[in-house]
Amino acid sequence: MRRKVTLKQIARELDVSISTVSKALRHSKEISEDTREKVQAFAKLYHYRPNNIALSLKNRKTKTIGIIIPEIVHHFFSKVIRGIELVANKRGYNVIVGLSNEAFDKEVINMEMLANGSIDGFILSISKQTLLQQDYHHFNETINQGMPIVMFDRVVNEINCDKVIVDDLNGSKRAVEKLLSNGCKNIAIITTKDYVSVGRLRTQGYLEALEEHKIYSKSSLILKIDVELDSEDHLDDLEKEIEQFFKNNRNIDGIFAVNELYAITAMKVARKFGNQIPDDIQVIGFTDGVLSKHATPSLTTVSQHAQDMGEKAADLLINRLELDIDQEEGEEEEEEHYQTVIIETELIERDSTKAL
Amino acid sequence: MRRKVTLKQIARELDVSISTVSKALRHSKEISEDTREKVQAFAKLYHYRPNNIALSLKNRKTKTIGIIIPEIVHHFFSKVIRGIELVANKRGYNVIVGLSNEAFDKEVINMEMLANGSIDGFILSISKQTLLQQDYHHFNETINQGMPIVMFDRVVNEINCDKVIVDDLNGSKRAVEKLLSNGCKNIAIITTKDYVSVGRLRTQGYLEALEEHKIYSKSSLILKIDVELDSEDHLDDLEKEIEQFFKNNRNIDGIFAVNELYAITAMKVARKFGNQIPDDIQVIGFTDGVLSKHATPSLTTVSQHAQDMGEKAADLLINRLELDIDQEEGEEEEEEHYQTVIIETELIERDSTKAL
DNA sequence: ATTATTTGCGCAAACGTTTTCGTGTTGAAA
DNA sequence: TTTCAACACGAAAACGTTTGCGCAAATAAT
Repeated sequence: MRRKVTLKQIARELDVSISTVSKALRHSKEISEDTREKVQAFAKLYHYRPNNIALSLKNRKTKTIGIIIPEIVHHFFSKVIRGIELVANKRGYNVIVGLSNEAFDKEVINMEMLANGSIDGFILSISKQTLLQQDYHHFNETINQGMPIVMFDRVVNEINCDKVIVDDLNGSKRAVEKLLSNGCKNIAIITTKDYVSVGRLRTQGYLEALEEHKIYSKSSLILKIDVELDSEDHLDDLEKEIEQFFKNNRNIDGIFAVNELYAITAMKVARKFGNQIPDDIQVIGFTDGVLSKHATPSLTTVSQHAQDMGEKAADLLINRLELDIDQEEGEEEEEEHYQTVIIETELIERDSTKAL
Repeated sequence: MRRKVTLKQIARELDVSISTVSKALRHSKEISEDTREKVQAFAKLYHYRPNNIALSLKNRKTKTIGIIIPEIVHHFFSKVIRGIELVANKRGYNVIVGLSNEAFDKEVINMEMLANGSIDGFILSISKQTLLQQDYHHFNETINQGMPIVMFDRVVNEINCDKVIVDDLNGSKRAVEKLLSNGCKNIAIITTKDYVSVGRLRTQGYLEALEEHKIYSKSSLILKIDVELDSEDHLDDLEKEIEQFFKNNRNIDGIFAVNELYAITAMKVARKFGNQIPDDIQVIGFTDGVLSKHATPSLTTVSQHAQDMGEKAADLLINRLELDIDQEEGEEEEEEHYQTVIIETELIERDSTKAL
């Protein structure tokens, strides 16, 4: 087990100084061709690779991006990570992942753990608990320390940073419009409570679509699920709640659900009540995951282009990081110019809606 | 934007030496209570946190684990990551993720990128291309440099390191036995080509189960899918191949598929051919993902306890890392004692098999 | 009053780099 | 021969820590 070779060791072996070795390896003209070749040959022989940590310390940047997400066992988030990793890698960055498990404390701890020099910037999506408590001090502190943040999907206006969001409102609106133009008269929505920003926006899209078609929305057709029931452990409760909803609204002929799980469960319940999909009830979900594609019937859904979001977020972050380099210490950092990128959604039609 | 405060700055402000500050913060008895309190108060006020990179350089360890997996948009792998992250975090480690995309080159590059000091050890699952080429030099080189590796799921005998695998053989065997005891007479298997070790093992389990029940296996009932078709882009091809398989074998009454996708697709095709599940054909899959749970009918499946695998792998790695610390440079590292942990599978019965 | 001991703190090295600035040697120009 | 530039290399600082050791001052023991 030969340990990793360092400049110092090469220097000692070749009886030159450390600086000579360093320069020789970086092809400095300062060093004679003779020495250069000697050093490079030796380095290659012993597989010399500069120590990343030492470089990070010296350069005061790690070439590493920190990702904080609520959950990784989740099609959407893992796709975002894939997008981030893709461009990060392409641009010479690594990716370090922290999971908040939707909990405020873990979010804070994870960020503190990484903010102490381990990374150059964050890409994150806010945990539900944080959104509920509306305590965003950790984001501000991080930004104040000069560490850029890019938020995606679950963002919050209070924080000044780059953001990548999906066009929840219009995505939902178009989905509901699709149901309307497919002939639905009583469209229900299954959504989250309002403090989940994406849920609120999607609900709003639903309402706007109805309004523009001069249809009065009925509160009885709006089911707001407590996010506690989202986890796979509470599938039964979720199902029961939706069942109750169906019992109270026997005339539903269209359902818009703000995520796959709600949509799938709704289809299941609808069938249990003897409805045919899409003949009796048409269903559209949000988030184009594995479930939508493989459900029976396959689910018409609003695709969020999760991977694109990740790629865009990574580009935004890295751009800012490398921009900071150029105008390093321009002090008056020319009025921060943060942007919010909106990723357009796409309605993917499958078998849970009628093909007209 | 106040930048991160360092020991040096505190020292300057308080007009003491850097070492005094460091010692004061670590509650050294060497420093007077007076100074200690002063320093600590100041440090707290300015939110001093030791720089991780500097610590890593000094201690020659990063408290970071590198994960290399073929794919992250995948229920199994993301669950493993969740397990790793869970215990890593609990034990004070971070987790840095690299994706190989099933490609040999990306696997190598990713590992080299991380092996230069960024991490203390690897947890990885081998890419399909690497398995195909059987080129494992990068693993050996890493290990030779003193960086421990823990492999999970897709492992290989040629490499000497800790491993965590699922009991593929027995898991499959019991699944097939379940089909047999449920009355199936013509059980087909849909599996991968043999170079994917897990596919090979699961096929072997299938064969052993039949053999023990004195049933001759028929090669016509064994469908080995080319992994190229695994990706979501080739769903149609996969479906067609399975359709052809069905056409050639009209008497199938039981299917064992080595993953969810194959199982789901098989069910779809079976229905297309007019079969009822589980009445005409019973199906069992492998890997307990979202699809199995939410499919119609829900899929009986062999659960691999992915999260447990991740947790176990992380524990193995960290144990080895911290063990190295104690006997640091014991030189003759007392004949390496690597273990292979087998995670037992569990048959989760749902609606794609008959409840007797 | 002298010596011994404790107390409180700073120096310097080390981790592995990169880079600026010297400096001694060589060869050519004066 | 003297002067000067070019050449080839080394010393040292810096990034931010931790820690063994030395040293002075203050206290205690003789």
